[in-house]
Amino acid sequence: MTLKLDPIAEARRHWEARWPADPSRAMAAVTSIMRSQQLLLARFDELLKPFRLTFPRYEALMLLSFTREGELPIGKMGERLQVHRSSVTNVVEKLVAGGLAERVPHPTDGRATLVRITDAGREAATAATAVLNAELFGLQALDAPAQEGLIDVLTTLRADVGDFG
Amino acid sequence: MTLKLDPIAEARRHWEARWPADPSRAMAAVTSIMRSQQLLLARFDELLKPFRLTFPRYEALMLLSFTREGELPIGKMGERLQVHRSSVTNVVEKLVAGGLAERVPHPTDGRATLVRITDAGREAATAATAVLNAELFGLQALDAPAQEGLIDVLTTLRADVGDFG
DNA sequence: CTCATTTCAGTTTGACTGATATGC
DNA sequence: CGCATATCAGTCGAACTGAAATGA
Repeated sequence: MTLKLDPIAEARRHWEARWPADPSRAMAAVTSIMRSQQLLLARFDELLKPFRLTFPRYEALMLLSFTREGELPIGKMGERLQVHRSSVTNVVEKLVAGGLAERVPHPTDGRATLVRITDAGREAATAATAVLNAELFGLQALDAPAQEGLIDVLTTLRADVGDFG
Repeated sequence: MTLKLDPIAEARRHWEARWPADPSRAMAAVTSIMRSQQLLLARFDELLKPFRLTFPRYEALMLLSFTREGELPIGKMGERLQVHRSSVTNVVEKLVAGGLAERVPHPTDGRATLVRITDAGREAATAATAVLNAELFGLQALDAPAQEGLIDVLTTLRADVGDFG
């Protein structure tokens, strides 16, 4: 019965009372992003739990599934996923433990390890994607133009912060 | 010299090659949010480091600074910050260790602990906000309408996922 | 030899659960 | 008594750093 107020709108009111115009808007935008991420992540982890996956593991698995041969060296995965190599080592260990991927020696470079998705990994990737898909990845409330607009705005943001370009 | 490609646009191309229309858009929107959050958080932590603050600690500190008396019980902070009480206990411990806040007994409720911002805490909050402000909280690239649009879209998203309402 | 690749050990941070002490 | 509040101990996941091993 108690309609919860939007905590971000509430916080924005506090900011406005305390600091002049601009910062409150930027702060509201930032906390909106932070909070949305948190909510999506929680939802995803819940949906992925039956597959023994977390979102980072799901991302790694999808990355592998997209490659021609279903395999990539650790370093390449780190680049694509934008995390440190040792973090990839860690994530891969979990995938391997779950039978979703395997380590195979690089055929020509003895230093490198290739991570290869297994059949079970492909099945899990497909099934998990179907589940996430059924909720449109948590974005049911947004129509296509809204989603595209969101992508555009965040692309501008990311470019500016130095994500690419 | 190597103009980096946008990793999210790249991933979207992979998705489109592999799955029909819709999921790639939603997936791109989701990963845009995830990645933006990650970038903003990294930037903030960097800017806040001189103050011995992290973003969660900064949020807690600002929350205290907004209250009339500069104090709140732990449970209330958890509600506002939307995290578990024991997480608040933890964050508060860091603030207290840095002299930015202090625990004081609740005057009438012997169970409750009030967390009160100190003078040093207020100074840190003001100084840190000035620094974040100088970068418009990392949103320099977005003009006011873009920021408002972003807030709106994410408000719709959050409402749908159950953040409030 | 230098450089690249990965792993390993250890740290940090944030958030959680569940149990407990305390007081309303 | 039941309920609320906070802390504590322990866990987990993700990411990092820096050192070591191995090979190009």
